[in-house]
Amino acid sequence: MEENIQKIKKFNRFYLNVVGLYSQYTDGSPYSMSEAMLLFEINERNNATASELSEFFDFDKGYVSRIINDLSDRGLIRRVPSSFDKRKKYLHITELGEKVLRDLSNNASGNVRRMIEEIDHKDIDILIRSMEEIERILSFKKGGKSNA
Amino acid sequence: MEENIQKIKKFNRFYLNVVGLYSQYTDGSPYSMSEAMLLFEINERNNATASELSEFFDFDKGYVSRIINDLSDRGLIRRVPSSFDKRKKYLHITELGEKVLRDLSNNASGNVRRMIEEIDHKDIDILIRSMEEIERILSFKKGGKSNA
DNA sequence: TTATTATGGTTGTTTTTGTCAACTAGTTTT
DNA sequence: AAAACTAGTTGACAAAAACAACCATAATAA
Repeated sequence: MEENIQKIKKFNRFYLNVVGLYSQYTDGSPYSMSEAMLLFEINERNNATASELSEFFDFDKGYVSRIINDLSDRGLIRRVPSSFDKRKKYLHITELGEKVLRDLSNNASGNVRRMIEEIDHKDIDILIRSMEEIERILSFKKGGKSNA
Repeated sequence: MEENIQKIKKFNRFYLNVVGLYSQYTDGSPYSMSEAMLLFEINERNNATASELSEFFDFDKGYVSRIINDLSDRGLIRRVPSSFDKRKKYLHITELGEKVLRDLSNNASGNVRRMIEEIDHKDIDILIRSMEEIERILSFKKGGKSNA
């Protein structure tokens, strides 16, 4: 068991380093990781609210408020006040926001493509299957998050 | 191929979220991610220098200099001037540094342990094997980094 | 009903993290 | 020995993020 834990930690470090996970979407873009994460999640949900997102990402609500404000200023999202609860503002992505998200997504795709371009088909199949197995096995944790 | 890229991206997001990769070592500790990374690598190498580490992690050398200074002030590392090249200072971990590193490592182990504690043996085997496959397939990238 | 407490969000302030540029001292190249 | 380069430090600053006080609204309890 202890040996397995060491192996998993080794994998984690390996993956963090090799894949450059954290910057996969935002490297070379004018958006920060947090902005991209929020934008992504606003698009993912319907009628997201600031406090939901704050809780989901475990970000300070003031910080989230400012980022949302910024995204709104840049025209990537809209804030729609709820008529039931006048404290709430529902967040929606705009067309421009969708475009930005597409660009970020394409950037990430390029990175992944470069990562695997020299690998032969057989190993790519194994790679994908292995990832799917890991997802399956670990997916009881947290509410699976999304797609893009 | 495009489908595989999407699957890999999905896995990346999944893994980032579920495993909490970036904070695996440092959550709940008084050390920042960068400090932990440098400390880890100083321990890993023999006679590391600031500029090596700066290049390795692609961190600003001023930034590295300050962190190293800080680690040194806290007694986690020592700086030993080279007698051959008087510009250089070799970095060595101290006993206290080793202890801190052990604590960080134990913290990460705890996180991993909690992550897998409810999984049955058969799936853990598959999990480990899948990780090893991924490492094998992707390890032509960058010079494999380490162990802890 | 009204007083109390909790929630959603904003804003001012500060801390932490990281970048950029200038600089010193030492080393290598020409 | 002059010019160019390298290792490391430092000051100034920008970006990312946390902390705390606050306002308006809403839910709960008296």
